[in-house]
Amino acid sequence: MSNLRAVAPGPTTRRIPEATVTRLPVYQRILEELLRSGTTTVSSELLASSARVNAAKVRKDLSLLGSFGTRGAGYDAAFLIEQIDRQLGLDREWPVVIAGIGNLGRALARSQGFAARNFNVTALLDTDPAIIGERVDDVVVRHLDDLPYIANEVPLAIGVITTPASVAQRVADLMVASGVRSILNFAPQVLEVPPDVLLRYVDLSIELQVMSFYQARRMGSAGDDRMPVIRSVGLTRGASD
Amino acid sequence: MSNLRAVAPGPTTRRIPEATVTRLPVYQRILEELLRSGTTTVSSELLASSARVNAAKVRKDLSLLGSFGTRGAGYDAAFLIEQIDRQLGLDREWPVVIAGIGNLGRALARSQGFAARNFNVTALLDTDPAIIGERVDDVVVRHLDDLPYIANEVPLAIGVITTPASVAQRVADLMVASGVRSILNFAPQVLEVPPDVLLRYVDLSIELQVMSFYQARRMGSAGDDRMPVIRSVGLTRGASD
DNA sequence: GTGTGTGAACTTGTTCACAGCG
DNA sequence: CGCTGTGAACAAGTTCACACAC
Repeated sequence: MSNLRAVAPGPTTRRIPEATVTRLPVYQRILEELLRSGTTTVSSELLASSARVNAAKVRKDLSLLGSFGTRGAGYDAAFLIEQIDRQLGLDREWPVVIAGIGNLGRALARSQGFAARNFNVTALLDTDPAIIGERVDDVVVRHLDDLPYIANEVPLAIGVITTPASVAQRVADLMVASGVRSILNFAPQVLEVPPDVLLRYVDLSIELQVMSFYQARRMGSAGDDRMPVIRSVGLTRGASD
Repeated sequence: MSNLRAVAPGPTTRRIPEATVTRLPVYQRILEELLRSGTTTVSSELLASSARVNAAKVRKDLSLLGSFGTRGAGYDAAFLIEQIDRQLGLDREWPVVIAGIGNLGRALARSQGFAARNFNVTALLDTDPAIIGERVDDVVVRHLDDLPYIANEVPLAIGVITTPASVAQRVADLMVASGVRSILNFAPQVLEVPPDVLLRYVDLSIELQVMSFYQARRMGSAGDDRMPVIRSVGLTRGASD
């Protein structure tokens, strides 16, 4: 409270709240589906019901981009898509490197809709000699240790880790050393990276745990068959590749 | 203050805030890693630095489970894991069905650490005759249309959709009709389900978009600001809005 | 001393309700 | 009219700071 918060948010860049940022891509997707079905104009009400949120929230979110709606009519879908793209920084290319070309890494590398959003899968890495050299959608799999050299040619922005947990930290270290500033980690492994590196976990197990909580809560009061099965801690911590 | 906190991890349903729920599995994972490395007691400070959050937040979160820490010492890791398991509803079995046995579905079905958390992959579904009948880790792939019959035998709790976008809605409808109350959707498709069904999207493209935003913002203003770390991936939540 | 547990202050996010524009 | 945009009220979540238990 003694601290004065000196710097005013500049009039130049609007500050988009974090919560809004996570919703923008969702609106994006809905808008694209609407466009494909021939709809060109959309109301906050419709967007809201598709996104399963409150209509006021949609309007607040979109108003942060600027006043792009038309009162009485709604928003122009195509125009909105452009604006969101710009805000999310999707009007430039983002070179992506994927480490760990197992089932999951392969699925992601092949996944369409990456290129559609300016994410270029530029490098695929593994350590298995049987996999190195293989082509996945025109990108050749190279050895993990080549990362520094690759990073020298292309400034890699985002790293995706789909390796077994046991090597995930080493991969993360290499990525950080090669200039990667954002890491998406699919390995079931807690990673340590410098504080200025953006780190996100995508962990299906965590997703399921959160879901089970809500479902348990919903069933909660009715049936009180609480099983006292307390599992011990010898977990298989397997590499879901 | 005068409030004596007696024993009572009461049958009274403690209401755990949503934000806390999403962090509990993260603590869980860290605790398990600590245990394996031989640590039995952990401070909120250490947990916090691994989870990249504030120590006060860790203490608040954990205190919601009950007063399980020891002042001056910290928390007992093994005991804490048990408590979190119980709170998350992981002390019972959760039958999971996966629809769409392509690269991703296969990777998920094989993923260890599901069973480790009481998530049983009970059914695998597809529509491709070439895939039906195949075994993936001892579970036979069956036809999508068999879902109602399977659900009759086992009350499926969680459905995972890893199909192409074009059939995702149909799969979701079938799952809902078969009693599935939580759906995890990997297909790049906006789904409509009844409001009481918990729906979460896991969408790498959305993840990357959010990352690109923060990275773009960082590059934009050469400044101080701390980067928010976003951990879990849920985008939309059903029920209780 | 050390580190938890927690009221209280503060920040962020959500919803309401309505003015105002097309 | 209908629907956006937004201040103001409200709710949720976070951080601080310190009493207190070990």
